[in-house]
Amino acid sequence: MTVRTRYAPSPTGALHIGNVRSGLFAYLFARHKRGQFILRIDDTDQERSTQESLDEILESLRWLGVDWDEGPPDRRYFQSSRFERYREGARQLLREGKAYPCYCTVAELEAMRQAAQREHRKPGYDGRCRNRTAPADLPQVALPDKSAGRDYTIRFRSPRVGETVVDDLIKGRAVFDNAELDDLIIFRSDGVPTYNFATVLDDADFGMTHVVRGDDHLPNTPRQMQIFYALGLQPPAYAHLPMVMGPDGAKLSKRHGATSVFAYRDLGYFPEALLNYLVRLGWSHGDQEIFSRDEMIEFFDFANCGKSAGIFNADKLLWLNFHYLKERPLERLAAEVKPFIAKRGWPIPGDEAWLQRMIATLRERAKTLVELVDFAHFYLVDPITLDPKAAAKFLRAEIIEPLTALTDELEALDGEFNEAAVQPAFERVLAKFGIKLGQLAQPVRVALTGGTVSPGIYEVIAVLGKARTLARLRQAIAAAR
RNA sequence: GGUCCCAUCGUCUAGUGGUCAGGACACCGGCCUCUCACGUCGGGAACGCGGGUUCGACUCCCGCUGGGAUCACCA
Repeated sequence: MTVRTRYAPSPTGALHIGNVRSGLFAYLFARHKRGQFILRIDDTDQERSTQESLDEILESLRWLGVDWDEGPPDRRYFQSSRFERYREGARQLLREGKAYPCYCTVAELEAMRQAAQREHRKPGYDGRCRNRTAPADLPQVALPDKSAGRDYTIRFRSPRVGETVVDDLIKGRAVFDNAELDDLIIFRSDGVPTYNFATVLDDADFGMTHVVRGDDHLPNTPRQMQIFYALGLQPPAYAHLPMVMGPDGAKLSKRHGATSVFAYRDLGYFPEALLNYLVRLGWSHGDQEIFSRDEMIEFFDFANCGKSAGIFNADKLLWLNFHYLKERPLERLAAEVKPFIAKRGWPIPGDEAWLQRMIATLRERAKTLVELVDFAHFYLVDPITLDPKAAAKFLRAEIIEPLTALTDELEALDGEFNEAAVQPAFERVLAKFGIKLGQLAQPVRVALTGGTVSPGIYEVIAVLGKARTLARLRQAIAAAR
């Protein structure tokens, strides 16, 4: 049987990295098995679903390169277009006496919960409407519709005895006592189906063979399985992935800072790095740390998934990003860096070759595209501003003469203005004044970059070019006076 | 509180009865060096506790402790 997995985000906010990791694992499993990966949009909650969130989810997945075989823009993969199907499913259950109307109000339900809590009983629904409607009348019960005065909900009649066994591909066997499962609402009084019900119908209709999701859904699983059984359907196989936690050990959420895919994209991270980080959080292949997409697909297996929650480690993600930054072709980097330069409001160099040379000097000093661009400030913008502390320390009166001599030497250079030509000029000045390279390089560095940290001084000079180098040296000499 | 899940360095993890418990990130130190990085070499750092099973437990079983998830007319 062809494996079919799905990722079913709800368009009620940004695409969160803990959440997208579940999607990634579902994707990898499907690809590994040469099956199909389906993207479905769980938008039954019309109140909270937005077009912006949907757009962000779709664009995030495309950016990550997680492609789907079926899904948007096909409307059939939106729950909002399947309401008639859910109604049909609910009618079937009603007809067969496996669901019933519940007339309890929200206030009553709340009181019920509080009383249960007070008396240390389980807080679930007590089933008081279970037998309120005569079995013979159940098939005639109309679905809720507030505006038509049918202000009640439909509940699933969950079995009270026996147990439900979840043979999870990652967690192993989990047994739930059916007595613990209360009768959950499958249709709200506003006529909208609830998640647990819609999901079951979708997973069944779309032929899902494996449901891969976060283990926060594990408690839902026996309920969903019972709905499958009631509908006369076979539940899929389940694989519940451990959660991703924040540094404080609680489920990762917005309050942990940058958590959306877009946030990392905008911070200058590469999709390869994010994917690589996410896949190694909860899954392993021996000691291997770096995985290409093809390798992830080739090696992925639930057997190598861990069972325990993992804490999101921003440092390791940064290290991975650095790894991909170092090995990225300069040509590609040059293209990718431009939007970040634009975002800073700095001019984008027109000379592609020059841009690449510039990046080459910076790439081992930055871990993200944002860092790289910030570091490139002195290359991109004229005039530079000298850091006062650096200038006070290195642009002192005694360096004026050597700096002037260097300026003259550099100005006298003909031909290629490159590292090989610049170095001898430095050496002549060093010899003339009897000073060490460090004593000259730092003042020059401050003069050319405004600060004390930069790529090798010869590289900087070569990339800056003769005119800008001389201008900045003269400006610095003037400042030293 | 009920139910369910989980438990190897600070973090991610390898390990499937016999290993000096391995790797990675981070951290510390040496080397390289014009600064900062990169690179490189080296270092500290873990099997939560208690019972079993076994000739032998990080590995298997039970209990405890600890952490997490979930208990909506959200998904």
